Amino acid sequence: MEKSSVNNNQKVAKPANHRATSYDVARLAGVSQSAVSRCFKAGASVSAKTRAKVMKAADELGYQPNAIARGLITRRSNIVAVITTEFTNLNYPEMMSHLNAKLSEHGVHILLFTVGAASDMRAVLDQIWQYQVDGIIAASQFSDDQIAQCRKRGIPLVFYNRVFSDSSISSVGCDHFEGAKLLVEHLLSRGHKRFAVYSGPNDSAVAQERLQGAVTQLMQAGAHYDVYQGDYTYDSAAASTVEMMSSTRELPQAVICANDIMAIGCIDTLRAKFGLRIPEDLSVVGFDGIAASKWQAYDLTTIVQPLERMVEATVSMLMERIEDSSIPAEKRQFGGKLNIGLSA
Amino acid sequence: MEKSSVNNNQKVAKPANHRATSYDVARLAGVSQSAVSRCFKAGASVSAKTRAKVMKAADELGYQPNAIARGLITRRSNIVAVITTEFTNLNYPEMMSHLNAKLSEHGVHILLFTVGAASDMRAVLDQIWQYQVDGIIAASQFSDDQIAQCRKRGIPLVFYNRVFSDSSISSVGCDHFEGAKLLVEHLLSRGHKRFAVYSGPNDSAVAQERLQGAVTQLMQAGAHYDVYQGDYTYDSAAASTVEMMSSTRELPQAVICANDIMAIGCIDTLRAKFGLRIPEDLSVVGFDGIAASKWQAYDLTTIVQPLERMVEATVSMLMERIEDSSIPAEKRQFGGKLNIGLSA
DNA sequence: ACAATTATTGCATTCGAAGTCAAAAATAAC
DNA sequence: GTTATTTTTGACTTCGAATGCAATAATTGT
Repeated sequence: MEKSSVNNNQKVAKPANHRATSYDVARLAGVSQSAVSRCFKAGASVSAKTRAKVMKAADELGYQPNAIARGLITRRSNIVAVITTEFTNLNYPEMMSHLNAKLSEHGVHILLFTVGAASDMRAVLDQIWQYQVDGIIAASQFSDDQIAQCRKRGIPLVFYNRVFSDSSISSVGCDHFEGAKLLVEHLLSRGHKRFAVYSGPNDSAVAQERLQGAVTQLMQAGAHYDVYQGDYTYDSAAASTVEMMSSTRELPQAVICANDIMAIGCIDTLRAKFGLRIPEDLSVVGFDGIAASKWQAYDLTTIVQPLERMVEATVSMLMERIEDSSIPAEKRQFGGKLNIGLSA
Repeated sequence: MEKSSVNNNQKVAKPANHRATSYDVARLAGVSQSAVSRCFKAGASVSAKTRAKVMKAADELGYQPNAIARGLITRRSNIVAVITTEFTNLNYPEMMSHLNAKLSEHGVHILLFTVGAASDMRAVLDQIWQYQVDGIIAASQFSDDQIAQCRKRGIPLVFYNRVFSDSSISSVGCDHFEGAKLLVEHLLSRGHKRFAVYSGPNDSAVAQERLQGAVTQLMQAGAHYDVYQGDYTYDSAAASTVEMMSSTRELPQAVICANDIMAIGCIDTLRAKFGLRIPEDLSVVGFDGIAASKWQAYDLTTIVQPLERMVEATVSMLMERIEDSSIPAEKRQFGGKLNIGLSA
């Protein structure tokens, strides 16, 4: 049985930094490729002797199974897409760190996407489809159509800190409405009667919930309030503060900001531009509980979001749905903790 | 020509949410799989007619090429690993956003890893090998051994804001030494004679460079200074400040902090605990140019790192080395911009 | 119209690990 | 020692896209 000739011999010289494959390990260990594969799979049937030989060879060659090839056959990439926006208020590094830690426990990795303009979203999703991610964690807005696409493709999707009325969408969040009410209650208990509310962006459902919570409680108490439109930024709060102070209306006794950054912008401006003291002249409250909220210059009264719990819930919800796609949608909402600082 | 029977017909029912493959598209368009593949590759030879048919079919099926399968054959995953630490000073969201944007231009995606303890690093690298990343961007410390592993595997590695004496390692950074000197020069020009230096962690080469830069310039000017050991955190700066203020030594006229967060901690403590005014009673400078450094409460004099430029350099250096692995290592260092605020 | 080019196309193979299945080896049962 | 049972093992196929190569079609020149 004569073999042709060229190119057909077993021992082809490998290029210098060829990554070792399971075949290389198999050859060195004197076993089949299947055996190598089984050694790297928990609970597979391999004898101790074989395992030892394989592990030794693998070690020698610095072999690590190729996750790409594995993903192709198992149809599991062990990758989830995480979509964030450029302007996230929350403690981004901490959140990512927790996310990573929790996902690692499931052997899952993060493919990170940051969307700026809404137009990017389409491109980002196209990329996500290509990478066969097992699931998506979104801390960004989705259109109905985009959510439908995920469903059609059978890719589990969990929103982080986004609010949807549609109950067929899974999400983890903080009770912004209730949190805002808590803040207002606290301010009312201090005897304040006139308020200013610095709202977040109109297109943010979270911001709207916070606004509604505050307004609901204020109206119920029959308190007077003015709303200033903002967009979560320091500068927008600074601008609102200037506007507020230069209006002819009677000064409010407390300012309710859509987030901590705005509260900080407000406090800075009140102090620097108008020489006011916080909380003697004016109380200011924020929302989120970012690291800076605890700095002595501010010591904000705010609602602290339970970051770690929320991340944990997000991950476990997503993983459950990856394991079993028939699990129905679920919304989990955590109560924020009212943290009373010196700002109100 | 009678076909056997079961299971052998061309049109097997696909499971409900089966992701369309190039074969599905080929069948629908009435062409070969190769043709479909070529339609998704720039510069491949396909007639306009075929392309139109294929695109129509692809659209209909919502087909996107499977990046996993592609990666297997092309040996390019178009994924780079980005390794960060939990405690990054810099504007994390902005940095990630820029990174993402720049890498996207090359069609490359980010697999994100966050390392906490140094022990994690081994596990992280193992994961990285498995995913056949095209390159690594590291904003974390590596041991010599780990760097060697990357080299052996032929995976380009670029450090972001890490300093190595070894010239065979590529890195992008800011000139911390020179930056610190600039800060000191500025303080000297204001007539200050006695200084305190709040250092960063001992195991951070960046912190050491900043310290050396400051000390070098201070010694050259024959100025008096005390060093307080810190670790980049607000709390460590607060503690150092208490220690400094309660010592029997003569008060310094300026405090040089290893980063902005520490400068903020220092200022807050000086004001709140000791009733001092900045800069009238004491000047304070930071380093980095984080968002909070511009807040009115602080308005720090600091060295602003050119984030976008640095990210751009990192990406282009990495991509060059991915395209051509023979390009030698390179170090790029950007000068930081001295931003004079009201804090000094 | 016919040969000589050039542009398209499809077939068959490849990438690396995992799973199926039947053969082989080890163990247990008698 | 022989048969029945369980455990290990390797040959072969699969996942989905890309590519070398040969076959085919379209274009050009004469």
